[in-house]
Amino acid sequence: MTLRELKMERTRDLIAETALALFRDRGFAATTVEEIAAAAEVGARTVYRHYPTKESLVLSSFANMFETGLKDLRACPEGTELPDVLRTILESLLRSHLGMPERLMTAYKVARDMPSVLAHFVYMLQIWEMDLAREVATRVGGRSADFVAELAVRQTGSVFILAHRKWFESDGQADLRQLTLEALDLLRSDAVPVASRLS
Amino acid sequence: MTLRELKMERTRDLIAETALALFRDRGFAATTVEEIAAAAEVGARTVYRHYPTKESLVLSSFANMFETGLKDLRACPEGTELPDVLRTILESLLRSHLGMPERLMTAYKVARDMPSVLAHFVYMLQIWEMDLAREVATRVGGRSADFVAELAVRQTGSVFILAHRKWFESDGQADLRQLTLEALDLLRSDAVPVASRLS
DNA sequence: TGTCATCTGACAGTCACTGTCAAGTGGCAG
DNA sequence: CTGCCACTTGACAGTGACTGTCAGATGACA
Repeated sequence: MTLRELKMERTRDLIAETALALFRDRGFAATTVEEIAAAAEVGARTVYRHYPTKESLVLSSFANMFETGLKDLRACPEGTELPDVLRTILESLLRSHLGMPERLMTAYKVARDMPSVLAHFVYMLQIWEMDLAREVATRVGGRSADFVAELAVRQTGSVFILAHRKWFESDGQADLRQLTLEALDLLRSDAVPVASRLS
Repeated sequence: MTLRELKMERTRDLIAETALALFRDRGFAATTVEEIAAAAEVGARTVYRHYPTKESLVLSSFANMFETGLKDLRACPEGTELPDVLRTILESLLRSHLGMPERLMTAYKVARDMPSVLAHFVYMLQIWEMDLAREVATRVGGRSADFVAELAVRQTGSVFILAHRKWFESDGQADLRQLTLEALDLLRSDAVPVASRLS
């Protein structure tokens, strides 16, 4: 990595971190991009060069987690059983999560109070699930492989989302792995009803 | 309904319809709110009085569908079996869908090309699923009722979303009911794998 | 050390969105 | 029928997110 790239990366990180701190202290809406730029000691235009929107300043905290999940999935050896492939996703997320819980917590809190941020977060999740499903589909044989893959990935995503929501509600005190296990076990145990066939 | 309310409702509808037509013809980004206001022969301020954001001009087309789904769910008699409750949701959506397929198709097309609109649509969906889950949870006994309810509703939502996506990809030619059935049958048939237990 | 590619900051401009207020219009009591 | 009240509307002004452009700065590399 060249010196130029290093500096850019550092500036990029500084901007997001500064923004997150300001959002936490003053609120998302009450913080202008110019204030962020001033606090990070860069020009306002530079903020937009690194982040397309104000929302993405919050969302970048999650991007890594999702990218890693996708990468870990791709690293699964070819013959791996599907349930193990799906488990890989959950474990990757849990691992990423242990990396930076405070920053994640702050990002969650900002997102919670700002529908536009939350909306883009959910959208990110959706895109991510579609990427995962495309990957998983190549490992499913037979017809309707795409349906099967998407349903499986969305189930896995649900486990992740529900566990995270509870974890967040506990203000980060609960054990995320435990919550994930609980949701997963329910799903594996037929406790969850499926809609009856349409008439 | 008084005359005043009638006029307001009519203005409201006219604005959304005008906006959707302009979005379809010129694109979402290339259409300004002032142009919409001019085309609908109202003041720009009036547009914002009825719709909080430009995006919501598109999303209002979906709002009815979701509201009806929730209402139909609440109308389920108390003793109804859970699988039948979930089926009610799917059938309600299918019914709403038969109501206005062209307008829905236009709205979908606009949303597809505009991430910010799509993001808010997915967000709407998320909120709707949470509302449904809260309702369903009251019909589930035992511990972890909330987890079970959310997982069940999200599964049902997945069926709806996947069927809709395929329907949309067929440019509205495919039979939505048939696609919904297909996704539902897959889910009911254990063809969809669940993640293995975490280590 | 000079040259080039790239990054940066300043400036100007567009447009989504909001608060405010006077004017218009329906609802309703007298 | 009429006048008063409540509510809806449109005009105006202002904020702030976001974009195109361009000259200047700075690292990469010969």
